[in-house]
Amino acid sequence: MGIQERKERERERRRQGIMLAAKRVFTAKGYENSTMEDIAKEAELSPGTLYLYFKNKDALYASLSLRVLQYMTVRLEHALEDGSKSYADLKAALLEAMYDIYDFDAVILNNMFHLQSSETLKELSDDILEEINALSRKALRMITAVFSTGMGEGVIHKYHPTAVADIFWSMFTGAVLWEETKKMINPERYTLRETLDTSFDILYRGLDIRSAP
Amino acid sequence: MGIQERKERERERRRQGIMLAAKRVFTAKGYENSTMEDIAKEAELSPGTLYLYFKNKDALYASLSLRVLQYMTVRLEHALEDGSKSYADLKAALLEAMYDIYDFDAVILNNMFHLQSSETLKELSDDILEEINALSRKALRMITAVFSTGMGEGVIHKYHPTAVADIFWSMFTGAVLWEETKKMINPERYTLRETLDTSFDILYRGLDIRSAP
Amino acid sequence: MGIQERKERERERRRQGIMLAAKRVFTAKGYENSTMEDIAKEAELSPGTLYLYFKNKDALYASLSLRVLQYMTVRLEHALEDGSKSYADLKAALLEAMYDIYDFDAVILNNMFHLQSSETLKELSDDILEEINALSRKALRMITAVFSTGMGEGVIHKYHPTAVADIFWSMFTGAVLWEETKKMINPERYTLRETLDTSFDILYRGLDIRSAP
Amino acid sequence: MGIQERKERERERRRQGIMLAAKRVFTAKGYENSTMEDIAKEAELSPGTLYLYFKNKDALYASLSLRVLQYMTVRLEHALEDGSKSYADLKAALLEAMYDIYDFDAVILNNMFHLQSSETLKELSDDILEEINALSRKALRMITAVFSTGMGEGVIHKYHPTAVADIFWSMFTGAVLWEETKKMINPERYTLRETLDTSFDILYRGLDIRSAP
DNA sequence: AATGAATGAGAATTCATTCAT
DNA sequence: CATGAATGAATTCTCATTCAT
Repeated sequence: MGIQERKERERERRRQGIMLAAKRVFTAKGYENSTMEDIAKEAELSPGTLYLYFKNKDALYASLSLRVLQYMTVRLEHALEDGSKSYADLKAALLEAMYDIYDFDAVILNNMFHLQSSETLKELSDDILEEINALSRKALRMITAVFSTGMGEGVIHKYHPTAVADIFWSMFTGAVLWEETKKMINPERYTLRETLDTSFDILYRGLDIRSAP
Repeated sequence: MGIQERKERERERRRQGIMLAAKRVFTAKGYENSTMEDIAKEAELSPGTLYLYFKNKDALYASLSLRVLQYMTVRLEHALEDGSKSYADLKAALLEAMYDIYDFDAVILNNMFHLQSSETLKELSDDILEEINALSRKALRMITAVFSTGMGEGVIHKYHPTAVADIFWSMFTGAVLWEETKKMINPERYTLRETLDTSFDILYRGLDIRSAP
Repeated sequence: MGIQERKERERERRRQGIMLAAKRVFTAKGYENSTMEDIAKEAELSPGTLYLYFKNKDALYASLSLRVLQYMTVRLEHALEDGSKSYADLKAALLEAMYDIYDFDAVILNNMFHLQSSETLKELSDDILEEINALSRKALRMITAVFSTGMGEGVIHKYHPTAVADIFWSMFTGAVLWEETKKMINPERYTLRETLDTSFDILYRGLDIRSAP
Repeated sequence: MGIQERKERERERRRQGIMLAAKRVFTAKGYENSTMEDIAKEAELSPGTLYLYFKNKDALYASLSLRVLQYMTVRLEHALEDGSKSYADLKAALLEAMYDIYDFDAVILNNMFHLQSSETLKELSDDILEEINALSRKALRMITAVFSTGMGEGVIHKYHPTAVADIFWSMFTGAVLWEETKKMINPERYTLRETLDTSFDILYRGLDIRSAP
């Protein structure tokens, strides 16, 4: 029985190894320009082996998205779990969580919408698809809760909380994306932290009940 | 020379025709899934002809990005040109301009970072690349000026004006992107205008000097 | 308009060229062991070109089957068309036709049932499939008519005419197949004509009303 | 040595198990569409194990052909062994034997000529090849003997007895094959027995000395 | 200038076979 | 003996690009 477990663990290890290799390659070249052979080489495996762990290239990509989403929900859960936290604490915790999530896998996060192509979606197993959707919804629900709390406390303006969560999320991905773009043109400076800080500073301020009418 | 000119005009006309066809195809299928033959068919030309007007597929795509950027700078110029406008007027004009830009070509706008892939960039002629960069900088400079004006008037907080412009831009693209994503999952509701309105409402409020410290 | 026609003719010419090359390769190696590259090489074309004329490998194969069937029906039509022929004449003409058909393309005829694999069938366009079926039925109907005539004249036993046609056809393909097998083992002797002569001699005799009860 | 024997027996047992699994898979999917893994799964073994019993996929297939041929020769031997039987008895016994053989393994019987591909033959060990040939010849010799007897008795026409045996065999395989084809197009009706009955009825009648000249 | 047939360099994927455990 | 993970060659098919007409 120990054997069974060890095998299982090794299998998972290898799966992770492939995913990390894939992440590096996708990050460097983008999805379409990355070949399965590139990824195999990066993982120091043969191309055929990849298919023992992932049904096809899209499934491999989807699993990376899943990985970010899983990390994100866990991280958010951890940050926001204490139901008794005040909005002031929650909004700070939320920010910290977003930084971590960005560090975890910025690129996949951005390109997650590769999955949107309906061609791609069709090929994915329903399980994966369902899980991706479930995790997305869950993450968004948690972000929404933060702003609901703030509204409940009467410390922020009464927008539709889901809309605010959307905006929060848009701002985050927009900033990450834009940072990548700027990095391409001008690789040396790396200022996402500052940009995000300022972004959310303005956002939080704009929401604040004490802000102008 | 009248003949020369007419020829030139006709050439430009055809170029535009190809670009519009390409835009339609890219919009419908995405960059990688669009073939040169698709575009040729849409333009009612033969594949070979496309190469008389564009060096290759990437150049065609880049020219579309250029087109959006050109529209964007022209539109912003027009909106913001009057140096004597107040921040209050400018910020309203800026918003109007962004809506127009979105309407002009949302999809290319979103996918502009397709060009980021360094593989792609390598193949582009320096001219095009330089022009893209120049236009981007110009557009950003104009947006920056709006917020500089606000700071000069003392009606908004003194962040770094370029950072605020970045954030403005991030928020815009983030919202557009996120809207596309939601559309995929839940195609019926289409609320970008409202989301953008709320986004910029909060942003402007957050910048407002009367907002909380 | 002459140009249009010439193009059409050349296209058809090339199509035929590919089909003949494919026939040679399939004959030498069998369907599964023949690669599209083999066929391209044999046709002195590049692999990509094959796909301009045939949707995929199966379609190419199917078109070869179609070709035999077309030849077969035309040849049978020609042999049996004169409605006033006696059974004696018809049965001789039928034999001659079968020899010609064998000469035209023995191997494809045998492997035609490659198409039976339901996997294969699914991928074929309905048009081709329908045509294959239609031609098969037509050929069999003509063969049936020969034996019906014989029964009408009262010169052969009253079996079910369709069954007799089936048997005639089975005997033919069985003989061709068996001949191929023997050729593999013992390549020098080539006796299909004689075997077929004897086969049909016995068959015709067995049908003859004057044969034993 | 009892151990030795038991081991030998067990080994043979497992070999048979693999062959039966392979037969089921080949029958369901055809040779090319069956993977070694399919067969391993059906045999409840791992792919590697198959190679402990069969040199490669072709050898496994060949061993199945051998199995049919072995059954065929044994069955024919049993049916025809009594040297004193009359042609009338022999021809009836032959028919019965053929039905049994068909029941034993119709599909492999039909596809036996898969082995003909010279590519395939090259890979087979000489032993197997020789045995296949020897069994084929033996079976054919026995069939030939039946018709020789008939000619000796003066009850059937004096064709070349080997040729008649060939025809008998061709008719059998042709009918089986054609039946399969018809089954594909029109799966419900299944009439091989009747077709074979009629076929051989006509054949025997055609051979009969009392038939027309 | 325009055409569009032809090219051929890949890309994803499969699967018979091997070999360390 | 048995396993089954890993291999990597081979195959089908696509599509950006070229070039003779």
